[in-house]
This record gives sequence, structure tokens and C-alpha cells, in this order.
Amino acid sequence: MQDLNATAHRILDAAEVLTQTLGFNAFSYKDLQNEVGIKTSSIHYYFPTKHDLASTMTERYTQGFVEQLSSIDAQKSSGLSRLKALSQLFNQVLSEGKLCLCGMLACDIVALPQAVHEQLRHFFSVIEEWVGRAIALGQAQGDIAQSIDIKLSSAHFLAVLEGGMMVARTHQKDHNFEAMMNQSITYLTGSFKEADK
Amino acid sequence: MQDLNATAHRILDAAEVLTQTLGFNAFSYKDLQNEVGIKTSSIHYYFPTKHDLASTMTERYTQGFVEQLSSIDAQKSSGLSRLKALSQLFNQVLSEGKLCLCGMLACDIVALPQAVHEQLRHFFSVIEEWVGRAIALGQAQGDIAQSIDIKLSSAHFLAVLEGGMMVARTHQKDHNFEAMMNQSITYLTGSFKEADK
DNA sequence: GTCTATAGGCAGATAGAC
DNA sequence: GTCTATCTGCCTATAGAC
Repeated sequence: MQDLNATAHRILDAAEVLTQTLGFNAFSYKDLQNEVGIKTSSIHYYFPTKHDLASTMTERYTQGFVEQLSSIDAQKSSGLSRLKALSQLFNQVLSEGKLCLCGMLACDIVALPQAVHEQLRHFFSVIEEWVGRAIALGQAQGDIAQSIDIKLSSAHFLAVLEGGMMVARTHQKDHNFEAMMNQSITYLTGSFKEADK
Repeated sequence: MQDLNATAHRILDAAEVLTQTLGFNAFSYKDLQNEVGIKTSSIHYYFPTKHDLASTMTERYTQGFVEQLSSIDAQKSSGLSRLKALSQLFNQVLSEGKLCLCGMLACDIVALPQAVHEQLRHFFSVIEEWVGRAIALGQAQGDIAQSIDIKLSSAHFLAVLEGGMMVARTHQKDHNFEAMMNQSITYLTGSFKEADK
């Protein structure tokens, strides 16, 4: 990963955007040529096959994501605010008309090599575990209901992130995504139940 | 739609399975030829362009789905049991290694014609509204918390259905999907909060 | 590293015989 | 309706010059 030069990174930048908007099977090396400005044969020099491209792209994306999660941890001290910051990260992507890179690839997973399959599983696990830690922290701080099951709720939270982006983009209403994530937060805090008293 | 003959339906059957497993851009008319047993040129007789195929496929899928929703309404009288039955419908699809047809197409939406875009929006709206009615019914019956916001929660429920399938298939653990939907149900009933008392 | 040139195959799609 | 035959173009990928 670290041994990638500037050109390789520019290719990955273009491939990421194309994957997140059109889908991995809907763009070609020719499209990358047009975006990056070097010939397809040169792109093959960096990424011999398209599957190589998918794999490196997933690895870099995951690494960047982990860094962003660390950045949130450094900036936000409460579990709840960390979860909100994560939602904001996804919302940022959506506002650019894109979906999660790994979500897009996960849809095409049957047509992708086993190596990518495992990378995607890893990406989802990383998020679920981070969300799980944020929930546990929120519980310790008293912001999140004690009765929340951490494993179930973190998997659930990720599902809303991924599915919510997809549906919101189709509806062409970004605010729907924010509303959905607020709903997830509300469920975690249990605050909606207060009104029933 | 009703003017489709048996061959057209067999083509759509094959196209649906391929879309739900591989993705719309990952199969070709040649693949359909192998599945259905007639030449690609004959398939073009029924569906001149691949976009026509996508459109008719989406229409038929939506129609079939609406019928399944009506069937649930006829069999289940409680709002909560209807939501569980809907989850079971999605779980059935997932157990065959497939994702929701419209979810798959929604990921590829930028590369699809406007007509399909609107059909997908319609499909999601149909589900959200049906879920909304089930939630309202559940509230009237006392199974679902009064404080639940119907519009927000139905959109949220759909997001979990779609995102949950995708993540669960990647993790290759179908039971994760069931667990996620149980979590959604738990949130709606507010029952998890009871333990906090 | 980037290029030109090209291979070999497959994509979506059409024409016209039966 | 289904076929054979074919078009045109694009796809991934490679060889080899600079």
C-alpha cells in the first residue's frame, strides 16, 4: 500500500469515484484513461487486472476509513457524539452523489475474487466493532440505554448506514439519510420511549 | 405487463436471478441465452435493449411484491406480525444467496435510464407506505410504542431490510439478517426499554 | 513509466431467412 | 418466434519501442 506512487493514487481516486457512483462493473479502463489522462496500457502497468484494482482500492479505502475513525475518537469524547460523527461521514459521501465504496462492491461480490470478499468482510467488521465500542462508551456515560445489545445494535447501525444511503440516493433526498440516522440514535438513547410515560 | 408470454417470463426469471446475485452490469444476453435456451437474437425480439429488460423486470418484480404484501395483509391481522412476515420475505431471498432486485438496481441507478429510476423510487415508496400502515396498526393495537414517528420509522425499517441483506450476505451469516430485523422490531415495540426500569 | 499498436474476445444490437 | 449470420464497437490485457 505505502509503495504506491502519485499516479497509482490518481488512478485509485478515479476508480473510487466511478465505483461509488456507477458501480464497479459499469466503468472501464478507458474511463480511467479519460479521467487520469494516461493510456489504458499505462494503467495496466500499475494494476494488471481489474480485480487487482478492486483489491487495492478496497485496501486503501479501508485504511483511510480507519484513520477517519481514529480522528473521530480523538475529537469526540462521548459515545453518542462519535456515532453522530460517523453518520456525518457517510452523509458527506452521499451529498456528493456517491455510495459507500465497500457497499457498492459488496453488491457485486459474487463477481469479485475471494480476496476482495474477505476485505469487504473486514471493512464491515471494523465498523461494527468501532460502533460497538462507541455504544459501550455511551452506556458507561449514561447516554445510551443499558438494555441495548451491543453486537446486535452495532450490526443494525451499519445496516442503516449502508441501506439508508442507497434508498436516500434513489429518493434523491439526502435529508432522508440524516433523518434515518437520527432515528437510529433515538433508538439507542431510548429517548423516544420517554414520551410514553 | 400482462401481455408477456411464457418465454418472456422465462427470460425475466433468469434476468432476475442474475441481477440479484451478480448485478445488472455483470451478466449479458449470452448468459440469458445459456439459462433460457434460446439465442440472444430471440431475446432481443422480446427485449430490444437491456434497458427495456431492466424496466420490465422492475415492473414485474414490484407487481409480484405488491401481491405478496396483500397476501400478508390477508393472513396476518396484527401490525407487528405483518412486519415480521415482511422480514421473512426478505430473509427467504437472502437464503438463496440473492439480494433485493430493486436494491441491486438502485446501486447501479446512475447507469440506468430515468424510467427505471422512477420505478425504483416507486418500489421503495410502496414498501415504506405499507410498513407505515403496519406500524400505525400496531400502535392502534398497543403492540408498537405510541411515540414512534411513522414516516421516519418506516424509512428506517426499509433501510435495515436493504442494508441488512447486503451486509449479511457479505458476512455469509444469514442469521445476522434475522437478528437485525428482530432488533428493528424490538426498537418499535420499545420492549428493550422495559429492562431499564 | 508511458507510449503505439494490436490481439482476441465479448458486448449489445440488427438484418433477413424460415 | 426463432434461427444464422453479421456488424460495430468496446472490453481486458499484452508486446515491444522509446
